[in-house]
Amino acid sequence: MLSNANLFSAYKGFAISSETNEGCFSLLRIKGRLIFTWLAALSCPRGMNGMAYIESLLTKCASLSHIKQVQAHLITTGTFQFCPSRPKLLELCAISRCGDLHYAISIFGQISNPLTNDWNAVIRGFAISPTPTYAVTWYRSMSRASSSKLDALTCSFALKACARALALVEAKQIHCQTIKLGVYSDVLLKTTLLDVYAKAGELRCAKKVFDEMSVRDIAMWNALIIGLAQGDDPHGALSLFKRMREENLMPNEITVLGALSACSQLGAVKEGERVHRYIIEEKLDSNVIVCNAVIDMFAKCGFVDKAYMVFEKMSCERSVVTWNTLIMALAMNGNGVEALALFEKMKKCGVDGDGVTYLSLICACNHAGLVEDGIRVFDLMVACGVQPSVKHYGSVVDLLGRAGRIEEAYRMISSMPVVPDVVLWQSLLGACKTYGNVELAEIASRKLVEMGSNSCGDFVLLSNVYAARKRWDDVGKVREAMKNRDVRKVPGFSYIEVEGEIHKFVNGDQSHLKWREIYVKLDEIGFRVREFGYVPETSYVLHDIGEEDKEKALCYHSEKLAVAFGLIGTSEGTPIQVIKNLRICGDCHEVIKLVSKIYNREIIVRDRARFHRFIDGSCSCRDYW
DNA sequence: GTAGGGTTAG
Repeated sequence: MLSNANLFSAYKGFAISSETNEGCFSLLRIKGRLIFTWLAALSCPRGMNGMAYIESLLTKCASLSHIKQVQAHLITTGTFQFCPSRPKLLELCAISRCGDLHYAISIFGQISNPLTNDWNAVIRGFAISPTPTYAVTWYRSMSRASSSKLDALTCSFALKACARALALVEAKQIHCQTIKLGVYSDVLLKTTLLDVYAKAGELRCAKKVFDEMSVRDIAMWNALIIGLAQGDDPHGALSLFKRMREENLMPNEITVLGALSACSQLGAVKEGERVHRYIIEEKLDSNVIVCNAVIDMFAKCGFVDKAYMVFEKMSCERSVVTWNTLIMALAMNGNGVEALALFEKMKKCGVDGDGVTYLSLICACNHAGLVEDGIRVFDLMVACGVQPSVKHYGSVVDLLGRAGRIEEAYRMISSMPVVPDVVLWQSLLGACKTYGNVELAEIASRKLVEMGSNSCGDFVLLSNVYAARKRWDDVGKVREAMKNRDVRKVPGFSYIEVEGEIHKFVNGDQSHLKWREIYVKLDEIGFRVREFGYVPETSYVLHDIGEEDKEKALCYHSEKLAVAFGLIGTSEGTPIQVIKNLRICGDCHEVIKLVSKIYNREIIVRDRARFHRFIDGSCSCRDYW
């Protein structure tokens, strides 16, 4: 039995006594409850050094039960409080797959004087957990506890947590503390710091950390290249990639992922092919992640056939992501039937679909107008035990809404077990606009306002619903609400690659060297499309301005500017490819259809969701998007 | 007493 003293110490949160050589009782605090458990201990073979024994055990732990046995061993041998391997045990429990962070915390609670590394283990555990903000909480508690000193690793793990939680303010505080603590010169720590700044959108700070380094290793370059690529500066990522090559540094598989991601965003296929050649030369294509990124790059640049070729020729084993990437590529091109066929092939190859597979498939059905197939895919997903997320429900709502089955879509929202997000309500609102359903449009708009959506488009859709019913008073009210609410519009822009160089246009752009020439071309386009019966659809204009001005605002949308420049800058008969950051505007869609006919050009526009391929006056999306 | 930790596709 346990002595009173032992019980007393147990209640104070400490580990308690050794009873036998096989194990011990321990009072643990798990999820806030005190639990009295028996821990079976291991015993050290005769003649073996105790420390070495523990170290070797730790490398063999493959389950929580193993970890508990080592813990029991430490307790029964009376070394728990002082054993130098304890932090390693704690770390194993906090971060490894077989561990359990909650249990690690209960172990931590039994330590009378936690060392730096004990704290670090828990902070690191939280940093990679689904709740990284707790790492910062623990970091603060550790700063207050005077017993142990923060070191470079403490800061590193806390910064990692900030990177995952996008906690910029906290990251800046920790940045200051690294300087005070004298650990700021640490390269690994700086890499994480750079990563936090880049992920939190502070690209200038990220570059500053990079620039002030006298010696940089590959991870440092990678962190910035990826940061720029995933931030708002794919151009910067590519030029840094080039600079790296100029400095005779060898990009590795992680570097090329950043470069490929930048190419995908810009639609810079020439650059993407250069990266691809490098990958082959350096045999980086034995890495499945790299192959997936190459497939994605070709697909996003509009070359599904090239993506397919890479897929076919892969020397390494395909993962579920490989299949998903290609299914998504087909979805973006409106090839719903092919996407479904590829899914069948995937199943034949023995690869199970995951949440992303089904999302891509529903998206493929949506873009191709395959309503029944989409619903079938959703049911199949549920039958296969893949949990639908709000995105899956959102896609089905979109699918039903576009097909005019709005009541059905609304029933789905009412009965689904997840909380609808902004995108979902926006899809419903969009459908209400198309099919003139005022009642549900009002419900969706109210939800969007409640959720704090300040998107200009939401207000415009509602106003269009009222306008279609000639409810001018309500139109006025929406306009008024827009003014009062400081609604923001994400600025639209378009890219076009001409002679291997990327040109960027924003709405009404006059910054391009040839802008006058472009505007003359646009006037010519405007004149010629009218001959083909085009009438501007001014409801797409979001500003409260006169009709004539509205027409002008439409004329100079970024995608029109890019197409006009494409007509000027590329030779007759060659396709024109444009990439837009938002969905293509309905008026631009009409105009570009006519341009493809009048100028006899194939025009490909990739918008945020899909490709539009305009040939001879019609679009591959069949006006369904 | 020392090392540990950083950058990764759909």
